[in-house]
Amino acid sequence: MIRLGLCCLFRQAPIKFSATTARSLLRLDRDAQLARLDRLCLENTLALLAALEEVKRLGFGAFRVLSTLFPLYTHPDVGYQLEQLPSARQIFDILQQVRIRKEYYHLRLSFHPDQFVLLSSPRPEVTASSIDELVYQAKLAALIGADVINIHAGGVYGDKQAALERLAEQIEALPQAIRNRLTLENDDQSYSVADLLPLCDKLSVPLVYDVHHHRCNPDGLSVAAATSACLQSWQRVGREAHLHISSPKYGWGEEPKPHADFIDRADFPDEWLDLSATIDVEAKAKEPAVLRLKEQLALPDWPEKGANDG
DNA sequence: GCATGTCAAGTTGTG
DNA sequence: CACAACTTGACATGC
Repeated sequence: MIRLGLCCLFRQAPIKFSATTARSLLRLDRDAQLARLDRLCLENTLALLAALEEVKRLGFGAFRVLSTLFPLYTHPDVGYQLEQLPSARQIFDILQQVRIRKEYYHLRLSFHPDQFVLLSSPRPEVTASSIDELVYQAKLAALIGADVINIHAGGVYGDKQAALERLAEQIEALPQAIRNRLTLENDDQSYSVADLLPLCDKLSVPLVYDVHHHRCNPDGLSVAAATSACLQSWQRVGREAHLHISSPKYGWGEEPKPHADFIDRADFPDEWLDLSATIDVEAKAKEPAVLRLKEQLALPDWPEKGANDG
């Protein structure tokens, strides 16, 4: 059975995640900074709990948590630890409720660190800040029971093999909490499925297969072959596979990379119809897009009847 | 209220 | 050289 996943935000439900800027925080003294961050973190944690309810209500099976749930957490000047916040106890309580709901509804939670998280960079300061960010996301993932932290391989820096070797070294040295959640996704310009497979095989890193990126950045593998490689990489670690679907905003012409509001049914691979896997729907229209795809594929509400037993 | 400029971070390709 | 693209526009400010 396929479970569809919503990514990060809601367009219809009144569920909002709030942010702030470092610049505005820097005009405040530390106590005032922490007070404002406290309010944002508390609101966002409550919004995450509401998000799970809505995801379940809509019959979806997965939710991608936005990286900025705790705004500016790893920022060099205004960063903080949850324990420093006045409402820390309440925030941890709510996070635990998120985990309990997630288990009760059989939902799957994931993270997708943004483009600044690069383990292949030759610049040590880039790698160091990336690992800081991964430590933060892994801590949060452990608290709410998210099993996936999915990143791209990053830049090429003029030598793809050398970059892949740096990536492999960094992955091997990661703390367990990150290592056992880390996944690699093929991207739309540099690293294809074929590029990533040797590393995924060698280090038992699951491959998140993005078919839109694959179509933008082909590698000679068919969709069927890439799907099969993805499934195998997850089977090896005994976990449910994870894939991404999106459609091009302007069609498959000159500019296929930007994402459309909805998924074109024709872009959904036939090879995926019988999968038991999580498929994140990367569509600007958010819930309506996931709902439309769910209807077009005639998928039942998640969890399927019987999945809740035990 | 609403329009507009700005926002922590890296890398790549395009116009 | 500026800017968009990337999993996601939203915040802060000034009128």
